[in-house]
Amino acid sequence: MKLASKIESFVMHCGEMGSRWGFNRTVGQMYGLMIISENSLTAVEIADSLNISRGNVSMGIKELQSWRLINITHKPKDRKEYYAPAGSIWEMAIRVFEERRKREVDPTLSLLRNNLLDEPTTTQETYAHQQMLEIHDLLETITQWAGELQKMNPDNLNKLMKLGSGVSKVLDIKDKLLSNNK
Amino acid sequence: MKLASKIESFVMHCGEMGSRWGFNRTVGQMYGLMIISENSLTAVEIADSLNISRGNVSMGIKELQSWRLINITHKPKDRKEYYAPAGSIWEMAIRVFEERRKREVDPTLSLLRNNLLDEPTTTQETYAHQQMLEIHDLLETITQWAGELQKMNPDNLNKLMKLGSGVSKVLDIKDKLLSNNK
DNA sequence: GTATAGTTTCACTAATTACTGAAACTTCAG
DNA sequence: CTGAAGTTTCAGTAATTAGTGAAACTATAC
Repeated sequence: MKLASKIESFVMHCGEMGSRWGFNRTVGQMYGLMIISENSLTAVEIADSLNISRGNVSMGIKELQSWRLINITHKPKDRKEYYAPAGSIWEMAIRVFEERRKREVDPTLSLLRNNLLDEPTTTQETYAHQQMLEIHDLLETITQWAGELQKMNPDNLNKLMKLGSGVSKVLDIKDKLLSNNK
Repeated sequence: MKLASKIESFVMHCGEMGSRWGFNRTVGQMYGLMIISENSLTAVEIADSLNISRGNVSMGIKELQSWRLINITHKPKDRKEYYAPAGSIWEMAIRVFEERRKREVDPTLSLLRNNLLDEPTTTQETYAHQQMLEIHDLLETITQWAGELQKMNPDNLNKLMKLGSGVSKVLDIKDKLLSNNK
């Protein structure tokens, strides 16, 4: 099926951005296509729409599954698999965010933890140790914070975001309340 | 100068993660090296420590500058440039975050804005339009929110992060206060 | 000026990553 | 059990991206 130009431009854009978002071009296109398609798609439909090989689609599906970004369904009397994005736009964003954190932050955190086990011996090492510790603590704070954000429901999250710079004020209020309760 | 093994492992790790963080291997290594080095480094020192070509260092420096991640200084009676990370670890993280947002979100936002100008004509387009609108709104909220976070000082930001799940409670408090003031 | 100490550029090559398509595998209906 | 309809794997190739090093350029001290 031929794609309307607005739709096509969106899909192609997802492809170009794909690598920045953490996957490759065709995986980006595949996901973009699923997002703007109202109905679930089969592997063959995806391959045809994007002019890519059947094998490539299979690999892409696997990749998207590893990101927990798609749902697979079946139709009665039909052996084909049907693919569609998992969850709402909000949920997608949260998942991409979460998966990227796992891939981009966790390995570094574990390397740092490991490197920090030994005490430094030289001056050079002392400085390096200190820097690694600082990065470690920052990444840990971010990880925890990301975990908390995920537990929040989209509504509250949205409220928090819309609050914007008001957050500082709210923090002050909280401080005051706590000191009153002492 | 030979690098101590902990330091070397950190630098090499930064290289491997480099591509995930948005730059390439050598740029990652260069930045890692600057972070764990107490003193500013010259281009030649960087090239020697990492066993890469002088030209490559020059390109890497340019790249890191475009991310606003390094400072260049000079020493009296010395024509060489000395490179060091710009700002604290916190500031680095904020800059990486900010620059990535520019590279990963802004182009999509402008494409979506453009695609949303025309009204959809077919059913297929109507659905696509709706989805694009939803993504657009989400990305805009995130962009604004990121902007606000950046304006906060590291202290408050840290307080907010440490607050974790307490955020929900604070939001509730805020709601109550606002309704009382009505 | 010009010799020198440095930086930048860029055509070329190396390394990595993505894609194809045919063959192997799986599953299920009859 | 067989074969049709589907999915997955993987060796080979194509495309992309990264890195080199020599030449061009720039700035400064003398």
